Amino acid sequence: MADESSGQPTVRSVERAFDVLEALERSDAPLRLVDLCRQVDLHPATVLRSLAVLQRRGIVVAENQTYRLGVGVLRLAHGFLVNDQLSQQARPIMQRLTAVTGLTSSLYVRSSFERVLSVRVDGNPQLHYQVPIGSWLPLYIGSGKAITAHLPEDEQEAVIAMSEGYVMASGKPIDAEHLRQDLDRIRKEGYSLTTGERNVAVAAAGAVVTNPAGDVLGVLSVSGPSEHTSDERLQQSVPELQRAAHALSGRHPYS
Amino acid sequence: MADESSGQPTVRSVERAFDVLEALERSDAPLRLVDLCRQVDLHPATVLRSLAVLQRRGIVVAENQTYRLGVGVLRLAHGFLVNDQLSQQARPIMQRLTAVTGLTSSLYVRSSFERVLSVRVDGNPQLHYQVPIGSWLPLYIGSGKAITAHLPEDEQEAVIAMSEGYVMASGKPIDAEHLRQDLDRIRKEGYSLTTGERNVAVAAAGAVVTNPAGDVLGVLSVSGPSEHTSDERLQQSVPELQRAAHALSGRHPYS
DNA sequence: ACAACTCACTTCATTAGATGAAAGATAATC
DNA sequence: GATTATCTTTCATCTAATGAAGTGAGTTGT
Repeated sequence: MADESSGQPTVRSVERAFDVLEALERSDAPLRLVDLCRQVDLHPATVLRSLAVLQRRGIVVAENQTYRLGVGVLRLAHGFLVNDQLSQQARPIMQRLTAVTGLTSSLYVRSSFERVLSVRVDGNPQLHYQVPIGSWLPLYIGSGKAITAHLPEDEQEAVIAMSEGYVMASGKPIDAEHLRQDLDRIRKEGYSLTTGERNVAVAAAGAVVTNPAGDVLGVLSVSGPSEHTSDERLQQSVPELQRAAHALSGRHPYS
Repeated sequence: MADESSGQPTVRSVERAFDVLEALERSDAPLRLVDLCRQVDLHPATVLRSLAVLQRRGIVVAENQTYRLGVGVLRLAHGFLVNDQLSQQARPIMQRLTAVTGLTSSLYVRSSFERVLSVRVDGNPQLHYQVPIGSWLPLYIGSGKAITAHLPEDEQEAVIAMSEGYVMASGKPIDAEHLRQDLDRIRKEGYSLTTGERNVAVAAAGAVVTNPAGDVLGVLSVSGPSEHTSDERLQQSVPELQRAAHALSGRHPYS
Protein backbone atom coordinates (compact mmCIF):
# COMPACT_ATOMS: atom_id res chain seq x y z
CA MET A 1 0.00 0.00 0.00
CA ALA A 2 1.22 3.47 -0.81
CA ASP A 3 -1.71 5.53 0.40
CA GLU A 4 -1.31 7.91 3.25
CA SER A 5 -4.46 6.69 5.04
CA SER A 6 -6.21 9.80 3.68
CA GLY A 7 -7.12 8.51 0.25
CA GLN A 8 -4.52 10.62 -1.57
CA PRO A 9 -2.14 8.25 -3.28
CA THR A 10 1.55 8.91 -2.71
CA VAL A 11 5.05 7.53 -2.96
CA ARG A 12 6.98 8.02 0.21
CA SER A 13 10.45 8.26 -1.27
CA VAL A 14 9.30 10.78 -3.88
CA GLU A 15 7.59 12.80 -1.19
CA ARG A 16 10.84 12.81 0.76
CA ALA A 17 12.92 13.83 -2.24
CA PHE A 18 10.67 16.83 -2.72
CA ASP A 19 10.92 17.70 0.94
CA VAL A 20 14.66 17.93 0.38
CA LEU A 21 14.17 19.96 -2.78
CA GLU A 22 11.85 22.40 -1.07
CA ALA A 23 14.26 22.81 1.79
CA LEU A 24 16.84 23.93 -0.76
CA GLU A 25 14.26 26.17 -2.43
CA ARG A 26 13.55 27.94 0.84
CA SER A 27 17.15 28.36 1.88
CA ASP A 28 19.01 31.50 0.92
CA ALA A 29 22.39 29.83 1.23
CA PRO A 30 23.84 26.47 0.21
CA LEU A 31 23.07 23.75 2.75
CA ARG A 32 25.23 21.01 4.17
CA LEU A 33 24.02 17.45 4.46
CA VAL A 34 23.39 17.70 8.20
CA ASP A 35 21.42 20.90 7.76
CA LEU A 36 19.19 19.21 5.24
CA CYS A 37 18.83 16.15 7.44
CA ARG A 38 17.73 18.28 10.37
CA GLN A 39 15.27 20.27 8.29
CA VAL A 40 13.54 17.33 6.70
CA ASP A 41 14.12 14.97 9.61
CA LEU A 42 15.54 12.11 7.61
CA HIS A 43 18.50 9.79 7.82
CA PRO A 44 21.63 11.12 6.07
CA ALA A 45 21.81 8.09 3.83
CA THR A 46 18.27 8.73 2.64
CA VAL A 47 18.92 12.39 1.93
CA LEU A 48 22.14 11.55 0.15
CA ARG A 49 20.42 9.12 -2.17
CA SER A 50 17.77 11.67 -3.07
CA LEU A 51 20.43 14.28 -3.67
CA ALA A 52 22.29 11.92 -5.99
CA VAL A 53 19.23 11.66 -8.24
CA LEU A 54 18.63 15.40 -8.16
CA GLN A 55 22.26 16.10 -8.97
CA ARG A 56 22.34 13.80 -11.96
CA ARG A 57 19.39 15.75 -13.36
CA GLY A 58 20.93 19.17 -12.80
CA ILE A 59 18.19 20.11 -10.35
CA VAL A 60 20.76 20.33 -7.57
CA VAL A 61 24.46 21.07 -7.66
CA ALA A 62 27.03 20.20 -5.03
CA GLU A 63 29.92 22.42 -4.19
CA ASN A 64 32.47 21.26 -1.65
CA GLN A 65 29.96 19.45 0.48
CA THR A 66 27.15 21.92 0.24
CA TYR A 67 24.08 21.68 -1.92
CA ARG A 68 21.96 24.23 -3.75
CA LEU A 69 19.55 24.40 -6.66
CA GLY A 70 21.04 24.03 -10.14
CA VAL A 71 20.23 25.38 -13.60
CA GLY A 72 18.02 22.36 -14.20
CA VAL A 73 15.23 24.22 -12.45
CA LEU A 74 15.50 27.02 -15.01
CA ARG A 75 14.89 24.47 -17.74
CA LEU A 76 11.77 23.38 -15.89
CA ALA A 77 10.63 26.98 -15.64
CA HIS A 78 11.09 27.30 -19.36
CA GLY A 79 9.03 24.17 -19.89
CA PHE A 80 6.27 25.83 -17.93
CA LEU A 81 6.48 29.21 -19.62
CA VAL A 82 6.34 27.90 -23.18
CA ASN A 83 3.30 25.78 -22.39
CA ASP A 84 1.38 28.22 -20.28
CA GLN A 85 -1.22 29.85 -22.47
CA LEU A 86 -1.61 32.79 -20.15
CA SER A 87 2.10 33.63 -20.13
CA GLN A 88 2.37 33.13 -23.87
CA GLN A 89 -0.51 35.40 -24.68
CA ALA A 90 0.57 37.90 -22.08
CA ARG A 91 3.99 38.54 -23.56
CA PRO A 92 3.02 40.58 -26.65
CA ILE A 93 0.23 42.33 -24.79
CA MET A 94 2.63 43.34 -22.04
CA GLN A 95 5.28 44.50 -24.48
CA ARG A 96 2.71 46.81 -25.97
CA LEU A 97 1.55 47.93 -22.55
CA THR A 98 5.09 48.83 -21.57
CA ALA A 99 5.78 50.47 -24.91
CA VAL A 100 2.76 52.73 -24.46
CA THR A 101 3.07 53.54 -20.76
CA GLY A 102 6.83 53.36 -20.35
CA LEU A 103 6.25 51.43 -17.12
CA THR A 104 7.26 47.91 -16.14
CA SER A 105 4.51 45.35 -16.79
CA SER A 106 4.26 42.30 -14.56
CA LEU A 107 1.99 39.29 -14.66
CA TYR A 108 1.43 37.54 -11.35
CA VAL A 109 -0.36 34.19 -11.44
CA ARG A 110 -2.44 33.18 -8.49
CA SER A 111 -1.30 30.02 -6.77
CA SER A 112 -3.45 29.18 -3.76
CA PHE A 113 -2.93 32.11 -1.40
CA GLU A 114 0.04 33.65 -3.11
CA ARG A 115 0.85 35.20 -6.42
CA VAL A 116 3.89 34.21 -8.44
CA LEU A 117 5.61 36.44 -10.99
CA SER A 118 5.52 34.68 -14.34
CA VAL A 119 6.21 37.38 -16.94
CA ARG A 120 7.86 40.76 -16.66
CA VAL A 121 8.58 43.39 -19.30
CA ASP A 122 10.80 46.13 -17.98
CA GLY A 123 9.99 49.74 -18.57
CA ASN A 124 11.96 52.88 -18.44
CA PRO A 125 13.02 54.14 -15.93
CA GLN A 126 14.04 50.72 -14.65
CA LEU A 127 13.84 49.72 -11.07
CA HIS A 128 17.17 49.28 -9.43
CA TYR A 129 16.33 45.88 -8.01
CA GLN A 130 14.11 44.04 -10.37
CA VAL A 131 11.97 41.23 -9.04
CA PRO A 132 13.07 37.91 -10.56
CA ILE A 133 10.68 35.48 -12.24
CA GLY A 134 9.12 33.11 -9.73
CA SER A 135 9.01 35.61 -6.88
CA TRP A 136 5.98 35.01 -4.74
CA LEU A 137 4.10 37.65 -2.83
CA PRO A 138 1.01 37.70 -0.63
CA LEU A 139 -2.44 38.58 -1.93
CA TYR A 140 -3.08 41.31 0.64
CA ILE A 141 -0.38 43.68 -0.45
CA GLY A 142 0.17 45.87 -3.51
CA SER A 143 -1.40 44.64 -6.73
CA GLY A 144 -2.27 41.40 -4.98
CA LYS A 145 -5.34 43.21 -3.74
CA ALA A 146 -6.69 43.32 -7.29
CA ILE A 147 -6.78 39.52 -7.08
CA THR A 148 -8.28 39.39 -3.61
CA ALA A 149 -11.00 41.88 -4.47
CA HIS A 150 -12.40 39.49 -7.05
CA LEU A 151 -12.23 36.31 -4.97
CA PRO A 152 -15.30 34.65 -3.39
CA GLU A 153 -16.21 36.14 0.01
CA ASP A 154 -14.81 33.32 2.12
CA GLU A 155 -11.45 33.39 0.38
CA GLN A 156 -11.28 37.18 0.77
CA GLU A 157 -11.77 36.75 4.47
CA ALA A 158 -9.05 34.11 4.50
CA VAL A 159 -6.66 36.56 2.85
CA ILE A 160 -7.61 39.31 5.28
CA ALA A 161 -6.98 36.92 8.15
CA MET A 162 -3.52 36.17 6.77
CA SER A 163 -2.64 39.85 6.55
CA GLU A 164 -2.78 39.97 10.35
CA GLY A 165 0.57 41.08 11.65
CA TYR A 166 2.11 42.03 8.31
CA VAL A 167 4.07 45.26 8.53
CA MET A 168 4.21 47.36 5.40
CA ALA A 169 7.38 48.96 4.08
CA SER A 170 6.18 52.24 5.55
CA GLY A 171 6.42 50.66 8.99
CA LYS A 172 2.68 50.57 9.54
CA PRO A 173 0.88 47.28 10.09
CA ILE A 174 -2.07 46.33 7.91
CA ASP A 175 -5.45 47.28 9.29
CA ALA A 176 -8.18 44.75 8.44
CA GLU A 177 -10.91 47.37 8.19
CA HIS A 178 -8.84 49.60 5.98
CA LEU A 179 -7.99 46.61 3.79
CA ARG A 180 -11.69 45.77 3.38
CA GLN A 181 -12.36 49.31 2.22
CA ASP A 182 -9.49 49.07 -0.23
CA LEU A 183 -10.91 45.87 -1.64
CA ASP A 184 -14.35 47.45 -2.01
CA ARG A 185 -12.90 50.37 -3.88
CA ILE A 186 -10.83 48.12 -6.13
CA ARG A 187 -13.85 45.97 -6.97
CA LYS A 188 -15.87 49.09 -7.76
CA GLU A 189 -13.27 50.96 -9.80
CA GLY A 190 -11.70 47.92 -11.38
CA TYR A 191 -8.07 48.50 -10.49
CA SER A 192 -5.69 48.77 -7.56
CA LEU A 193 -3.31 51.62 -6.98
CA THR A 194 -0.64 51.25 -4.34
CA THR A 195 2.56 53.04 -3.41
CA GLY A 196 5.36 51.65 -1.31
CA GLU A 197 3.38 48.96 0.47
CA ARG A 198 5.84 46.14 0.10
CA ASN A 199 8.79 48.14 -1.10
CA VAL A 200 8.93 51.89 -0.49
CA ALA A 201 10.58 52.39 -3.84
CA VAL A 202 7.75 50.95 -5.95
CA ALA A 203 4.42 52.35 -7.07
CA ALA A 204 2.02 50.15 -9.01
CA ALA A 205 -1.41 49.84 -10.54
CA GLY A 206 -3.00 46.42 -10.98
CA ALA A 207 -5.98 44.93 -12.81
CA VAL A 208 -7.36 41.45 -12.33
CA VAL A 209 -7.03 38.79 -15.00
CA THR A 210 -9.70 36.11 -15.24
CA ASN A 211 -10.65 33.34 -17.62
CA PRO A 212 -13.76 33.83 -19.77
CA ALA A 213 -15.79 32.06 -17.10
CA GLY A 214 -14.74 34.75 -14.64
CA ASP A 215 -12.44 32.73 -12.38
CA VAL A 216 -9.52 34.79 -11.10
CA LEU A 217 -6.22 33.74 -12.67
CA GLY A 218 -3.93 36.53 -11.54
CA VAL A 219 -3.14 40.19 -11.85
CA LEU A 220 -1.52 42.34 -14.49
CA SER A 221 0.30 45.39 -13.20
CA VAL A 222 2.27 48.41 -14.31
CA SER A 223 4.87 49.78 -11.96
CA GLY A 224 7.78 52.15 -11.64
CA PRO A 225 10.14 53.62 -9.09
CA SER A 226 8.04 55.75 -6.75
CA GLU A 227 10.15 58.91 -7.11
CA HIS A 228 9.53 58.98 -10.83
CA THR A 229 6.07 57.50 -10.86
CA SER A 230 3.43 59.84 -9.54
CA ASP A 231 -0.10 58.74 -8.85
CA GLU A 232 -1.16 60.82 -11.83
CA ARG A 233 1.19 58.97 -14.14
CA LEU A 234 -0.16 55.64 -12.91
CA GLN A 235 -3.73 56.90 -13.25
CA GLN A 236 -3.05 57.84 -16.84
CA SER A 237 -1.87 54.31 -17.53
CA VAL A 238 -4.92 52.68 -15.99
CA PRO A 239 -7.13 52.65 -19.11
CA GLU A 240 -4.39 50.99 -21.14
CA LEU A 241 -3.74 48.57 -18.27
CA GLN A 242 -7.39 47.64 -18.08
CA ARG A 243 -7.59 47.17 -21.82
CA ALA A 244 -4.60 44.81 -21.64
CA ALA A 245 -5.99 42.89 -18.66
CA HIS A 246 -9.30 42.57 -20.42
CA ALA A 247 -7.73 41.33 -23.63
CA LEU A 248 -5.81 38.76 -21.61
CA SER A 249 -8.94 37.67 -19.77
CA GLY A 250 -10.91 36.78 -22.84
CA ARG A 251 -8.71 34.38 -24.66
CA HIS A 252 -8.00 31.07 -23.06
CA PRO A 253 -10.30 28.07 -22.95
CA TYR A 254 -9.95 27.30 -19.27
CA SER A 255 -7.52 26.80 -16.41
CA MET B 1 19.94 -2.20 -2.04
CA ALA B 2 19.27 0.95 -3.94
CA ASP B 3 22.40 1.17 -6.05
CA GLU B 4 22.18 0.88 -9.78
CA SER B 5 25.06 -1.59 -10.01
CA SER B 6 27.28 1.32 -11.12
CA GLY B 7 28.15 2.70 -7.73
CA GLN B 8 25.93 5.76 -8.12
CA PRO B 9 23.36 5.61 -5.35
CA THR B 10 19.78 6.12 -6.42
CA VAL B 11 16.16 5.74 -5.45
CA ARG B 12 14.14 4.07 -8.12
CA SER B 13 10.79 5.68 -7.42
CA VAL B 14 12.37 9.16 -7.31
CA GLU B 15 14.16 8.44 -10.55
CA ARG B 16 10.84 7.47 -12.10
CA ALA B 17 9.06 10.55 -10.81
CA PHE B 18 11.68 12.71 -12.48
CA ASP B 19 11.34 10.75 -15.69
CA VAL B 20 7.70 11.76 -15.64
CA LEU B 21 8.59 15.34 -14.82
CA GLU B 22 11.10 15.56 -17.64
CA ALA B 23 8.60 14.11 -20.08
CA LEU B 24 6.32 17.01 -19.19
CA GLU B 25 9.22 19.44 -19.46
CA ARG B 26 9.99 18.30 -22.99
CA SER B 27 6.42 18.28 -24.20
CA ASP B 28 4.99 21.38 -25.81
CA ALA B 29 1.45 20.40 -25.02
CA PRO B 30 -0.34 18.92 -22.01
CA LEU B 31 -0.05 15.14 -21.83
CA ARG B 32 -2.60 12.49 -20.98
CA LEU B 33 -1.86 9.67 -18.60
CA VAL B 34 -1.42 7.11 -21.40
CA ASP B 35 0.97 9.41 -23.27
CA LEU B 36 3.10 9.73 -20.17
CA CYS B 37 2.96 6.00 -19.55
CA ARG B 38 4.16 5.28 -23.05
CA GLN B 39 6.94 7.84 -22.89
CA VAL B 40 8.39 6.71 -19.58
CA ASP B 41 7.37 3.07 -19.99
CA LEU B 42 5.72 2.67 -16.62
CA HIS B 43 2.49 1.26 -15.29
CA PRO B 44 -0.36 3.81 -15.16
CA ALA B 45 -0.79 3.29 -11.43
CA THR B 46 2.86 4.15 -10.88
CA VAL B 47 2.69 7.29 -13.00
CA LEU B 48 -0.50 8.35 -11.31
CA ARG B 49 1.03 8.07 -7.86
CA SER B 50 4.02 10.17 -8.90
CA LEU B 51 1.72 12.74 -10.47
CA ALA B 52 -0.26 12.95 -7.25
CA VAL B 53 2.85 13.98 -5.34
CA LEU B 54 3.89 16.47 -8.01
CA GLN B 55 0.42 17.98 -8.11
CA ARG B 56 0.22 18.49 -4.39
CA ARG B 57 3.47 20.47 -4.63
CA GLY B 58 2.30 22.64 -7.51
CA ILE B 59 5.01 21.24 -9.78
CA VAL B 60 2.37 19.75 -12.02
CA VAL B 61 -1.22 20.78 -12.66
CA ALA B 62 -3.99 18.63 -14.02
CA GLU B 63 -6.66 19.94 -16.32
CA ASN B 64 -9.43 17.62 -17.41
CA GLN B 65 -7.27 14.57 -17.54
CA THR B 66 -4.18 16.14 -18.98
CA TYR B 67 -1.05 17.13 -17.14
CA ARG B 68 1.45 19.95 -17.55
CA LEU B 69 4.00 21.80 -15.46
CA GLY B 70 2.66 24.16 -12.81
CA VAL B 71 3.77 27.43 -11.27
CA GLY B 72 5.65 25.48 -8.64
CA VAL B 73 8.55 25.24 -11.06
CA LEU B 74 8.72 29.03 -11.22
CA ARG B 75 9.16 29.09 -7.47
CA LEU B 76 12.04 26.68 -7.86
CA ALA B 77 13.58 28.89 -10.53
CA HIS B 78 13.32 31.80 -8.13
CA GLY B 79 15.04 29.73 -5.46
CA PHE B 80 17.88 29.21 -7.88
CA LEU B 81 18.12 32.80 -9.07
CA VAL B 82 18.28 34.37 -5.62
CA ASN B 83 21.02 31.98 -4.54
CA ASP B 84 23.11 31.99 -7.65
CA GLN B 85 25.98 34.37 -7.13
CA LEU B 86 26.59 34.79 -10.82
CA SER B 87 22.99 35.77 -11.60
CA GLN B 88 22.85 38.06 -8.59
CA GLN B 89 26.00 39.92 -9.48
CA ALA B 90 25.07 40.00 -13.13
CA ARG B 91 21.81 41.86 -12.66
CA PRO B 92 23.13 45.35 -11.84
CA ILE B 93 26.01 44.98 -14.28
CA MET B 94 23.62 44.04 -17.05
CA GLN B 95 21.21 46.85 -16.24
CA ARG B 96 24.08 49.24 -16.68
CA LEU B 97 25.20 47.52 -19.86
CA THR B 98 21.74 47.85 -21.34
CA ALA B 99 21.38 51.43 -20.13
CA VAL B 100 24.61 52.39 -21.90
CA THR B 101 24.22 50.39 -25.10
CA GLY B 102 20.45 50.39 -25.44
CA LEU B 103 20.67 46.70 -26.38
CA THR B 104 19.25 43.64 -24.67
CA SER B 105 21.73 41.99 -22.29
CA SER B 106 21.55 38.25 -21.73
CA LEU B 107 23.47 35.94 -19.45
CA TYR B 108 23.70 32.33 -20.54
CA VAL B 109 25.09 29.84 -18.06
CA ARG B 110 26.93 26.84 -19.37
CA SER B 111 25.36 23.51 -18.43
CA SER B 112 27.27 20.58 -19.89
CA PHE B 113 26.98 21.08 -23.66
CA GLU B 114 24.28 23.66 -23.65
CA ARG B 115 23.80 27.17 -22.40
CA VAL B 116 20.75 28.20 -20.40
CA LEU B 117 19.41 31.75 -20.23
CA SER B 118 19.45 32.85 -16.61
CA VAL B 119 19.18 36.65 -16.68
CA ARG B 120 17.90 39.03 -19.31
CA VAL B 121 17.59 42.81 -19.31
CA ASP B 122 15.60 44.06 -22.27
CA GLY B 123 16.83 46.94 -24.32
CA ASN B 124 15.20 49.26 -26.74
CA PRO B 125 14.17 48.50 -29.45
CA GLN B 126 12.74 45.32 -28.03
CA LEU B 127 12.65 42.07 -29.88
CA HIS B 128 9.22 40.98 -30.87
CA TYR B 129 9.63 37.49 -29.48
CA GLN B 130 11.77 37.61 -26.41
CA VAL B 131 13.52 34.46 -25.26
CA PRO B 132 12.15 33.30 -21.92
CA ILE B 133 14.32 32.51 -18.90
CA GLY B 134 15.50 28.90 -18.94
CA SER B 135 15.75 28.65 -22.72
CA TRP B 136 18.60 26.39 -23.70
CA LEU B 137 20.68 26.74 -26.82
CA PRO B 138 23.65 24.89 -28.30
CA LEU B 139 27.23 26.06 -27.84
CA TYR B 140 28.06 26.11 -31.55
CA ILE B 141 25.68 28.85 -32.54
CA GLY B 142 25.51 32.61 -31.92
CA SER B 143 27.06 33.82 -28.70
CA GLY B 144 27.50 30.21 -27.64
CA LYS B 145 30.71 30.30 -29.65
CA ALA B 146 32.21 32.71 -27.13
CA ILE B 147 31.87 29.86 -24.62
CA THR B 148 33.21 27.19 -26.93
CA ALA B 149 36.23 29.25 -27.95
CA HIS B 150 37.46 29.21 -24.36
CA LEU B 151 36.86 25.54 -23.62
CA PRO B 152 39.66 22.93 -23.45
CA GLU B 153 40.59 21.54 -26.89
CA ASP B 154 38.78 18.21 -26.49
CA GLU B 155 35.54 19.84 -25.44
CA GLN B 156 35.76 22.25 -28.36
CA GLU B 157 36.03 19.30 -30.71
CA ALA B 158 33.05 17.70 -29.00
CA VAL B 159 31.01 20.85 -29.63
CA ILE B 160 32.14 20.99 -33.25
CA ALA B 161 31.13 17.36 -33.68
CA MET B 162 27.68 18.15 -32.31
CA SER B 163 27.23 21.01 -34.75
CA GLU B 164 27.22 18.43 -37.56
CA GLY B 165 23.94 18.67 -39.40
CA TYR B 166 22.65 21.83 -37.76
CA VAL B 167 21.04 24.17 -40.26
CA MET B 168 21.26 27.87 -39.50
CA ALA B 169 18.34 30.26 -39.80
CA SER B 170 19.82 31.40 -43.12
CA GLY B 171 19.26 27.90 -44.49
CA LYS B 172 22.96 27.08 -44.65
CA PRO B 173 24.36 24.17 -42.65
CA ILE B 174 27.28 24.70 -40.28
CA ASP B 175 30.69 24.05 -41.79
CA ALA B 176 33.16 22.57 -39.31
CA GLU B 177 36.18 24.30 -40.83
CA HIS B 178 34.45 27.65 -40.90
CA LEU B 179 33.39 27.15 -37.30
CA ARG B 180 36.99 26.45 -36.25
CA GLN B 181 38.09 29.70 -37.86
CA ASP B 182 35.31 31.54 -36.07
CA LEU B 183 36.45 30.12 -32.75
CA ASP B 184 40.06 31.13 -33.44
CA ARG B 185 38.99 34.66 -34.23
CA ILE B 186 36.79 34.86 -31.12
CA ARG B 187 39.60 33.61 -28.90
CA LYS B 188 41.98 36.15 -30.41
CA GLU B 189 39.70 39.18 -30.38
CA GLY B 190 37.87 38.31 -27.19
CA TYR B 191 34.28 38.47 -28.40
CA SER B 192 31.82 36.86 -30.80
CA LEU B 193 29.74 38.72 -33.32
CA THR B 194 26.92 36.91 -35.06
CA THR B 195 23.90 37.86 -37.12
CA GLY B 196 20.87 35.72 -37.77
CA GLU B 197 22.47 32.35 -37.05
CA ARG B 198 19.75 30.88 -34.95
CA ASN B 199 17.08 33.45 -35.61
CA VAL B 200 17.32 35.69 -38.67
CA ALA B 201 15.88 38.58 -36.71
CA VAL B 202 18.64 38.72 -34.08
CA ALA B 203 22.15 40.13 -34.11
CA ALA B 204 24.37 39.67 -31.08
CA ALA B 205 27.83 40.16 -29.60
CA GLY B 206 29.05 37.86 -26.85
CA ALA B 207 31.92 37.80 -24.36
CA VAL B 208 32.89 34.85 -22.21
CA VAL B 209 32.40 34.86 -18.43
CA THR B 210 34.76 32.85 -16.27
CA ASN B 211 35.50 32.45 -12.59
CA PRO B 212 38.73 33.96 -11.26
CA ALA B 213 40.44 30.62 -11.83
CA GLY B 214 39.60 30.90 -15.52
CA ASP B 215 36.98 28.16 -15.82
CA VAL B 216 34.27 29.03 -18.30
CA LEU B 217 30.93 29.75 -16.60
CA GLY B 218 28.91 31.18 -19.46
CA VAL B 219 28.54 34.06 -21.84
CA LEU B 220 27.29 37.60 -21.54
CA SER B 221 25.75 39.05 -24.67
CA VAL B 222 24.17 42.18 -26.09
CA SER B 223 21.63 41.77 -28.84
CA GLY B 224 18.99 43.53 -30.85
CA PRO B 225 16.68 43.07 -33.81
CA SER B 226 18.91 42.70 -36.86
CA GLU B 227 17.17 45.41 -38.92
CA HIS B 228 17.94 48.01 -36.29
CA THR B 229 21.22 46.61 -35.07
CA SER B 230 24.04 47.06 -37.52
CA ASP B 231 27.41 45.42 -37.09
CA GLU B 232 28.81 48.87 -36.35
CA ARG B 233 26.38 49.41 -33.54
CA LEU B 234 27.31 46.05 -32.03
CA GLN B 235 31.00 46.82 -32.52
CA GLN B 236 30.58 50.06 -30.63
CA SER B 237 29.06 48.15 -27.73
CA VAL B 238 31.85 45.61 -27.55
CA PRO B 239 34.20 47.52 -25.21
CA GLU B 240 31.37 48.06 -22.73
CA LEU B 241 30.33 44.43 -23.11
CA GLN B 242 33.86 43.24 -22.42
CA ARG B 243 34.17 45.49 -19.42
CA ALA B 244 30.93 44.01 -18.04
CA ALA B 245 31.98 40.43 -18.77
CA HIS B 246 35.30 41.07 -17.12
CA ALA B 247 33.75 42.62 -14.05
CA LEU B 248 31.48 39.59 -13.78
CA SER B 249 34.37 37.19 -14.18
CA GLY B 250 36.37 38.47 -11.27
CA ARG B 251 34.03 38.28 -8.38
CA HIS B 252 32.87 34.89 -7.24
CA PRO B 253 34.78 32.47 -5.07
CA TYR B 254 34.15 29.34 -7.13
CA SER B 255 31.50 27.34 -8.97
C1' DA C 1 50.42 15.91 19.33
C1' DC C 2 46.70 13.37 20.62
C1' DA C 3 42.00 12.89 21.88
C1' DA C 4 37.38 14.03 21.14
C1' DC C 5 34.52 15.86 18.57
C1' DT C 6 31.44 16.65 13.97
C1' DC C 7 30.29 15.59 9.53
C1' DA C 8 30.29 13.06 4.88
C1' DC C 9 29.63 9.02 2.88
C1' DT C 10 29.23 3.57 2.36
C1' DT C 11 27.58 -1.04 3.37
C1' DC C 12 24.14 -4.38 4.17
C1' DA C 13 20.32 -7.13 6.57
C1' DT C 14 15.53 -6.28 7.51
C1' DT C 15 10.95 -5.43 6.43
C1' DA C 16 8.19 -1.47 5.12
C1' DG C 17 6.10 -0.05 1.30
C1' DA C 18 6.36 0.45 -3.93
C1' DT C 19 4.70 -2.12 -7.43
C1' DG C 20 1.61 -3.94 -11.22
C1' DA C 21 -2.22 -7.29 -12.25
C1' DA C 22 -6.76 -7.19 -12.27
C1' DA C 23 -11.13 -5.26 -11.79
C1' DG C 24 -14.23 -1.28 -11.48
C1' DA C 25 -15.60 3.31 -13.08
C1' DT C 26 -15.96 6.72 -16.47
C1' DA C 27 -15.86 8.75 -20.81
C1' DA C 28 -15.66 8.63 -25.85
C1' DT C 29 -16.96 6.30 -30.29
C1' DC C 30 -19.64 3.77 -33.40
C1' DG D 1 -26.63 0.55 -26.36
C1' DA D 2 -22.71 -1.91 -27.17
C1' DT D 3 -17.78 -1.44 -27.73
C1' DT D 4 -13.53 0.51 -27.04
C1' DA D 5 -10.23 3.38 -24.80
C1' DT D 6 -8.68 5.55 -20.91
C1' DC D 7 -8.66 6.70 -15.97
C1' DT D 8 -8.60 5.13 -11.19
C1' DT D 9 -8.68 2.01 -7.15
C1' DT D 10 -7.67 -2.21 -4.64
C1' DC D 11 -4.64 -5.59 -2.83
C1' DA D 12 -1.26 -9.60 -2.46
C1' DT D 13 3.57 -10.15 -3.65
C1' DC D 14 8.29 -9.47 -3.25
C1' DT D 15 11.38 -5.75 -4.74
C1' DA D 16 13.97 -2.18 -3.22
C1' DA D 17 13.96 1.77 0.22
C1' DT D 18 15.51 2.19 4.61
C1' DG D 19 18.50 3.29 8.72
C1' DA D 20 21.89 1.17 12.05
C1' DA D 21 26.43 0.68 12.22
C1' DG D 22 30.85 1.58 10.59
C1' DT D 23 34.75 4.04 7.95
C1' DG D 24 37.30 7.87 7.07
C1' DA D 25 38.31 12.71 6.73
C1' DG D 26 38.45 17.08 8.71
C1' DT D 27 38.20 20.29 12.81
C1' DT D 28 38.61 21.87 17.46
C1' DG D 29 40.39 21.80 21.93
C1' DT D 30 43.82 20.90 25.58
